[in-house]
Amino acid sequence: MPDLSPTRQQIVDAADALFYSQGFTHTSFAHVAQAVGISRGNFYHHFKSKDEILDAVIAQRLAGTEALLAAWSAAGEAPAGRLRCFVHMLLANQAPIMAHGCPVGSLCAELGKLDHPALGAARDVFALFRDWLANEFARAGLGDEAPGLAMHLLARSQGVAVLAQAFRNPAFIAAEVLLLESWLAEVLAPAARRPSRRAAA
Amino acid sequence: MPDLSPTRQQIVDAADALFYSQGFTHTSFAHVAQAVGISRGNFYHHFKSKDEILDAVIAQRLAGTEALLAAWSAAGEAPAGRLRCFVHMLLANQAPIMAHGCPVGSLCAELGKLDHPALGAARDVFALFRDWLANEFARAGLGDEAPGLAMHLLARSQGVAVLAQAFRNPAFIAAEVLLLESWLAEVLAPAARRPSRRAAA
DNA sequence: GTCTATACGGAGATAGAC
DNA sequence: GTCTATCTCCGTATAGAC
Repeated sequence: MPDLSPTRQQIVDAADALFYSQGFTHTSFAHVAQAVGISRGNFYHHFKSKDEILDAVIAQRLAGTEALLAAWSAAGEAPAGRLRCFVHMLLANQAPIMAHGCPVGSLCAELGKLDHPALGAARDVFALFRDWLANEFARAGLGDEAPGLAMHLLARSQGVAVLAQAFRNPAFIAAEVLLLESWLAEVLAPAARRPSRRAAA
Repeated sequence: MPDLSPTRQQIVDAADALFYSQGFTHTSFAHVAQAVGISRGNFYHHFKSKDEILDAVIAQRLAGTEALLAAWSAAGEAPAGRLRCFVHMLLANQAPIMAHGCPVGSLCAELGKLDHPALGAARDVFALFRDWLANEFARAGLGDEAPGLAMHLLARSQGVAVLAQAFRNPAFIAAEVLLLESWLAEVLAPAARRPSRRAAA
């Protein structure tokens, strides 16, 4: 695949990184061109507009997310282990999260404020995580609550990312990961151990 | 206070709303000027640069937040009731949150990506909430854990705001508010009811 | 034909002079 | 409050290199 169009791939990679670190609005063609090391006019043979680059970046992120989820699915059979992969992502990506937040959440927030047509595609990245999480909760026997639990876990991770970027405190991330792990353990524990609270929901 | 400088106040109000709904980068002088109904050049009588407007907007938000927290403090004596005011903010501001996210979180995220000098001031709004929450948890007898609980609650609310904007689902907000209320009830319950988990943290 | 680089013009934004 | 200067960015037109 690298020989199909290496320049195009370089452009998408550079734009992906810049959209993440600087934001979509603040990133210009000149920034991307400089990062790739090509002239600005050269772009228009690969992408006709900035929105086309954004579409390509989101498509790449969708593919990357699917690959990531497949890797987590391959990492273990039990839902508990797979769900811990998701939580552990906060630690694995600690440094970029503290610097720039979550790439999915920050892009959705920015595109939402711009009323950008690509918001739907950006949200689909969230939906991939959500559906994968819901499927794992369902496999753990929490069928009815699985969608709500998936959104809850997704929201918790997003909240950690937002405050981690604002306050730049790695200890906060570590503390919240511990809380998430014990929450996971509680939720996934056999129903006998938690009769009251779950029944209400 | 309205007669001190009504035009300046109008500019700050309009900029505040536009920074929230459109983002800081995407909002230009022309947008604000049009919203206020004055000419662009007239700005320089009040603000020399866009960053100065941002400073004024953040200062106004800091003052507004302090007033809000004071109102919550006046609403009741018990920490439980006051903390519920914070959680209820998600319901009271449901519509704008689904449209534009949290004003504090989205501004910090944007300024962080721009490496903007005003990030520190924007983060101070978060700090006001954090310290107020920590103080309430401390008043509830959770002295040692108060700072961590405050950050945790702040993060939960931010996560709800991010996903609410991305998915635009009011039922999700309502469900998460219920979870937050039961979490609050559990945390604030007498220590006798929860001996194991709290000791670990 | 494909890819790349330079040059040019329009639009909009900030900043400031009058 | 008008009017101008300067800068950046987007888009295109043109031409050279493989």
